[in-house]
Amino acid sequence: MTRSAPTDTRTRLLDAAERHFAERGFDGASLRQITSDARANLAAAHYHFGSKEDLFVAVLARRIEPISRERLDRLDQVESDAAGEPVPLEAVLAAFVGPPLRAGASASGGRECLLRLFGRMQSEPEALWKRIVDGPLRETRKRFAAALRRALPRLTDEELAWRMHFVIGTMTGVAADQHRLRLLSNGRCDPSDIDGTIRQLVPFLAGGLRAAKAPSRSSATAAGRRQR
Amino acid sequence: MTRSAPTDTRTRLLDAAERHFAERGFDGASLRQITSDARANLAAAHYHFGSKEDLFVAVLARRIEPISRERLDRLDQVESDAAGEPVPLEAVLAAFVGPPLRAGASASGGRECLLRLFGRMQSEPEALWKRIVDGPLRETRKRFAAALRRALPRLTDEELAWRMHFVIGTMTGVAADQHRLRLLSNGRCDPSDIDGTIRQLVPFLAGGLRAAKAPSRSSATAAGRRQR
DNA sequence: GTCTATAGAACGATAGAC
DNA sequence: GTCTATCGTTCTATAGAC
Repeated sequence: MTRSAPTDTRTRLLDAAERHFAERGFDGASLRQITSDARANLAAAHYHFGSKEDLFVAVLARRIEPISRERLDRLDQVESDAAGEPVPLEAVLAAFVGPPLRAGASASGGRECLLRLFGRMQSEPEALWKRIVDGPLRETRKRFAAALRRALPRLTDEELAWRMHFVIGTMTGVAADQHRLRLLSNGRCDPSDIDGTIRQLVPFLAGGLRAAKAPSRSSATAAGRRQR
Repeated sequence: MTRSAPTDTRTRLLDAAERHFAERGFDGASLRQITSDARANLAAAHYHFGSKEDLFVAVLARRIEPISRERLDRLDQVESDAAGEPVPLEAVLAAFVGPPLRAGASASGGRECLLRLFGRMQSEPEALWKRIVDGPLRETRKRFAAALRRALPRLTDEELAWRMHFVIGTMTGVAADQHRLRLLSNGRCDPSDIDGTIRQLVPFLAGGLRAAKAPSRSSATAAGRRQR
């Protein structure tokens, strides 16, 4: 809150914790490494945050708040642009995936550090996960669920829930991974090219969301030749 | 390898390690909890596997080998069924995602334990990740990349690499998460219903893979109204 | 092949001086 | 607000008896 010349201890602790939690996860990171990296010590971390778990939540809350604001602002924009009814699905998706991907790529850690942390969240213990998802992410989740509901009127509620699950899974799965794309493309695609990621990701997600419905019966394995 | 009456120590250690690594990750799980859960002790784990890291790799290798065989068998089947040229994309995808999802759901831990472990892999330290992906998963990756290349002749190599990245990210992201689908559907969708997951996932992935190409220039954010 | 016992290091947390 | 020092616990790994 207060403005100190270069960076205050609290901020240095958050920055260092972000790097270590991203690289090694909640259990893999240690307060000793974090505090020494922040040019501070164990006692400082406990003074400012109380516990390792509270530090973790603080790290995420600091990043998620501006991202949520940007996501909602862009959704407002998209919805008011389309004063007529049909809100373009691609624009909703870009408002959803763009802010976290961009923020993740440009944060303090330098490169793709925060992105890894976002990708890790879904594997962290349920206690941590719930504090984030039911807290800072709650409104964003509800607003975008409603927007997708309007953009995809033909899907049942169950189908839409499955597909939102897939959309979030794709985004976080992509955020979590730093090696796979390079491996799959023999080094020709660059995962740190965020604009490229968004330009490829949005049409993929839109295509998946708009896909023909799942067959209600066809043994699921021999789904066979349909469309195109 | 040897057949002992109920289960030998080595197998009990693998089973217990699978549960703990899935639930808490590599760093979060401890050999003490694992060995006591397996009715054994620290020394037994080191005798059979050498180190915690080797135990982790052994846990994954045990599961991945039969899954890889099943994936490749089903891909062979699909390709020979389609003696004519166009192999149905949905069938290739079902051969890719079905075996790990089914195996993950029916393994020792009872429920979705192994699935969580698969989902975690992409966040584990690179040293662990590489030992799996460059080892037991190598041939599977190459064979399916070739199959998708043939099924989607209109995509450039770069676009295909991006989209395979998204497909794997979606699958592992979905595997990693146990809470999100229930939250998004207010409890109406069941993530442990594997047939349902596959029936929903395959059309989503096919729709994404077949989507219109990404716009090469349009500010990426205002992708605007196109198609449908 | 399985055990007990323990070495040796790292962990989160806290007390108390400044 | 930041530090040093330390408590009490837990960790992986290993030595050596059986």
